[in-house]
Amino acid sequence: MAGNVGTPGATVAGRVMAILGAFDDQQPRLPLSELARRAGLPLPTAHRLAGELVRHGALARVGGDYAIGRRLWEIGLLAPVPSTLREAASPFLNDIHAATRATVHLAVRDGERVLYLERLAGRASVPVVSTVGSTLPLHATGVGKVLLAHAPADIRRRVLAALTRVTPYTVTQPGRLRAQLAQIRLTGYATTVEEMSLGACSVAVPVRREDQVVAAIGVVVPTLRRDRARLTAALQVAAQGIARHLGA
Amino acid sequence: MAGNVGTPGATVAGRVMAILGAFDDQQPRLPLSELARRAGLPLPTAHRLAGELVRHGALARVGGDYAIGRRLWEIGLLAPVPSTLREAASPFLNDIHAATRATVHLAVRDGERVLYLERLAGRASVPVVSTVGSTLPLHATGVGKVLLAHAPADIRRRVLAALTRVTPYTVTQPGRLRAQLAQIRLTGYATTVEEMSLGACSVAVPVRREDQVVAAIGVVVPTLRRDRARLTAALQVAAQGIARHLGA
DNA sequence: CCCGATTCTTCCACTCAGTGGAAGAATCGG
DNA sequence: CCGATTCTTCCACTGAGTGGAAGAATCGGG
Repeated sequence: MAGNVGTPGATVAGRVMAILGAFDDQQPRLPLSELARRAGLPLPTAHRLAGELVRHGALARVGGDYAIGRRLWEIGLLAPVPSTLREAASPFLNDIHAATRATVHLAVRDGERVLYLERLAGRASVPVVSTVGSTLPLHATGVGKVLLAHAPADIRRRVLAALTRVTPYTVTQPGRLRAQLAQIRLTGYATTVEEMSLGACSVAVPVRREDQVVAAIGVVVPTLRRDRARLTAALQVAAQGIARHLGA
Repeated sequence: MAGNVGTPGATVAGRVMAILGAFDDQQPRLPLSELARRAGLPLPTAHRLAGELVRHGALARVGGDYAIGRRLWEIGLLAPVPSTLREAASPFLNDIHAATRATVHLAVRDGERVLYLERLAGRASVPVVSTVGSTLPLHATGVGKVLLAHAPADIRRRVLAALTRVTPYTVTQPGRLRAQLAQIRLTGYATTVEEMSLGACSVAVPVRREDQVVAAIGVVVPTLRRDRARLTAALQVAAQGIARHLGA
């Protein structure tokens, strides 16, 4: 007389919530055994449900551990807590800053604007208009273009329909910007040349978490400096490091 | 020969994700029929599952509609998107600003600091140190105290263990601050008197969503003005309005 | 390199949690 | 007031879910 039976009265939805609720600020990633313990589920049950949630994108596998997956981030009302992102990014931004002496930015998309979360001022007196906490149009800055390139289609549509001119070099033709965005998605980095303020160029790359672009980092340099390749490489290394530290 | 049978091959976890995934930026709240349609589920099934998710706090009922519930917000890695909050708050902040002519703030907790999301400068020349995007200690400002009072226990513990002095009036005794926080939870508002900068007083109240404190709004006035009761009342009305607009 | 401890994964007999058509209740709008 | 629409409850039926046990992989010390 073997054969097991589901605990009477318990629902699958409840067990799913128990698993999602097992994660918190302190423990963004858990091994299966810990996950099962926290959720109060037998190990095989936790294993099967967690696997199913991974298949649905609600959880992600990180090495041997489980973490909150991108599917939950896609629900528009949820976003990475700023401090998590900032903490993960801080050392990498400092590295870039030390290596390039340029102005370094960490930014996220906030609706149809770029929101600057962090800013390390560079040596050179480049005219930079961004300040921490302020927002700028998505289409005229490096980090903005990166975020726009990976924004949902309807956001992109709305932004492209209202391109304001900031400098004579701002891209205001929807077709041209659309081509640039495609290029950005392809090459993995964005550049601007005096599109936001005269005398300043920028290079920016996305920070991904679970294949989802959650932020962008970029540098602003005087128009004269043109070591784009080196800057881009440094930024991409940093972006990967940040992603790793975000626990994904 | 009646009797229904669950669609073969489908899992409950998948249906749960279909329901959660039905919500997005544009549609933070949905009636049952729309929810069922988007999730691709028969109406009774959607009804039962949604009800279960509400019981588990993953969804919330807003009037007749369903919305993402607080349980998901409690998972430390998820937070309200800043723009949603800002958009919901904007008209109310303007009202308060017009009515009081004081400096008005919208802030959220970012780790162990207050992060200012919005700031409407007041008429009077009050010494206010906050700027949009900057962070300040939680224990020395009105909005900070509100957010601290409703922060998780471990955040509270850590902040209370490191109270730095800013002015001679800053509360730096953990016992005294703890008593103030209890009072704030009880009365629903916080006040400071020259604890962050000499010459400035503040009143602040929490903004709740689903019984969860997600932000705080407050005003800063010269120490002379003492119409606290009126300010508090105006703030509380605004906080409720914001919460309503957040779709909760 | 081997072997015991630990953690993860698969298997599967058994059954109760889940299903969804249909019918009834509530709500809306004219 | 009454028809249309949306929401909720009911319930006969069964396959999705369960979890102990056993096997596989991984780790760490000697």
